[in-house]
Amino acid sequence: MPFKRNTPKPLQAPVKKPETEDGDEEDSKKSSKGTPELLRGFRDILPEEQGRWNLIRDTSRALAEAYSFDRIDLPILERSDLFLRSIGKATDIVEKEMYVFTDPSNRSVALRPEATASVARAYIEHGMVERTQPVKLWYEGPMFRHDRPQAGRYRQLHQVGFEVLGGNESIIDAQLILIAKKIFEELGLNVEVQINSIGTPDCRQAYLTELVAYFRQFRSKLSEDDKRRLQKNPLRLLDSKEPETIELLKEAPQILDWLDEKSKEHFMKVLEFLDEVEIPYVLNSHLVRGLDYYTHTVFEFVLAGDEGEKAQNALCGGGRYDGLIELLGGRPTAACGFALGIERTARALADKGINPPSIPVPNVFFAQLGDAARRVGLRLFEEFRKAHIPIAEAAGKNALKGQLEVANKLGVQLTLILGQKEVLDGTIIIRDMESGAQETIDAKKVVSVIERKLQKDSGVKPEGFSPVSES
RNA sequence: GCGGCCAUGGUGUAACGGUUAACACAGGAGAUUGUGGCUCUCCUGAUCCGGGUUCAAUUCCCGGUGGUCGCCCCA
Repeated sequence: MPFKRNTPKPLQAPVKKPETEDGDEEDSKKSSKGTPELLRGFRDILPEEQGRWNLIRDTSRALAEAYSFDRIDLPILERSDLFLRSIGKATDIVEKEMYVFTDPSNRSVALRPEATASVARAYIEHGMVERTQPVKLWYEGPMFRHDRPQAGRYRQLHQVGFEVLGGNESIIDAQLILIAKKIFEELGLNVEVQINSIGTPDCRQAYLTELVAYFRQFRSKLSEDDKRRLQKNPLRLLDSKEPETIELLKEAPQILDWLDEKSKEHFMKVLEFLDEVEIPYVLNSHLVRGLDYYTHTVFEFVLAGDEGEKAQNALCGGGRYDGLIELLGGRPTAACGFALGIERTARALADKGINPPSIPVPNVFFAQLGDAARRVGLRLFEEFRKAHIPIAEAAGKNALKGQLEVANKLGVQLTLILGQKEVLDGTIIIRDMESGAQETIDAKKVVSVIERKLQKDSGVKPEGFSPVSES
């Protein structure tokens, strides 16, 4: 079992195996079968999907660069303490979904369930207060949550995130929303922006007292889940799906009424800025977020229309977290950010039939016959690479027929054919795959000839592109 | 974490409890020497795992695992 590499056990007759705990049993089952399987909730992102992933990543990067966000890469493993303190002990994410374990040096560590806490930690740890404020950062990478998997929900999920630290201006919130909206627009996805404000911890507390008092009157009407929420996380009552609760919410106190003047002003200005750039939004007074550190503006992007009816429809979520850095021991620092779920966004793209190729589609195929031709081929590939012309081949296939089949399947325009004879003559054959016409040319000129042929065909479309004035 | 549905080659499907588990696609080899698209031939390849019922289990039952949907929660 090559995948099971335990430290060598002392050579002793294994004491007859007692009934093992289920963990071990499971292991031996799997290994006796000989094929290790994917862990539940984890998946491979196969080549077929890479096009969409690249599109999402490239689009995010382009927006990040356009708005001068600096890239930051953060570790996947952090002290578990970081998340306990930031996300909140009582949240599900921390309470039951975190991959926590003790590392070999006996520290409690956790696979990160999200990255904002790490960004805040890095901001403090590297003295980013000393940089020009605000500090604008973006990241991309895997997060881990031990939740029950279903469509659009995985135990390893990937997020792209944007964070602005060291600024409390409303314009920052608005700009972040604008950027997220633009990412989806560029991707061709129609999303709805939902927005709310949950104010400062103080006014939220006052509101919560009121909300709890209100719902206590109707306690008997509440479902078990909602009774639990009332007790543990009353804010969650706001996005309950229970019809009874939804009914009761109509008369319930509204958080916006409980915001203090400053919070109200902040929020109003965010909305004004959004109006300014004509970003439509939906005020959703029931929108709350699951992480404790949020303050003031919170927002979420859901697929518009019917698509939005599905579960796991939120593609992106974010908000302001003015208290987080102080909470983690830094100076009081206002901050705001969002995270976009790559899996869910990729799924939305797939549903719309958007599936770009993962690598540039080659227009040229190289077919070879014999070892001499293979050797020339090695050099030829380098020449094409330098000329930025992607080229395909079917290494390992010998018969020309088989190679042409592959070329045909790939849909290339031109195939280069190089056999013994051509190698000796210093020539190479160019076959036009559509017409079947072939010509034999000087092998030294092959790159420039191909370059010209490709331009003739594709140069018609893009305007303002003059293929002639090249060299 | 709770509940519903589901599980057959790489993919999509088939198989009254009873021969050698079928078909399509994909993949591989070939149809006279170094030429693709159409066609034809052949080949590779599967009952998720573990128990139970039965003379006999892909089929029925239980458990596990995994997927999916809803809840919880969230991206």
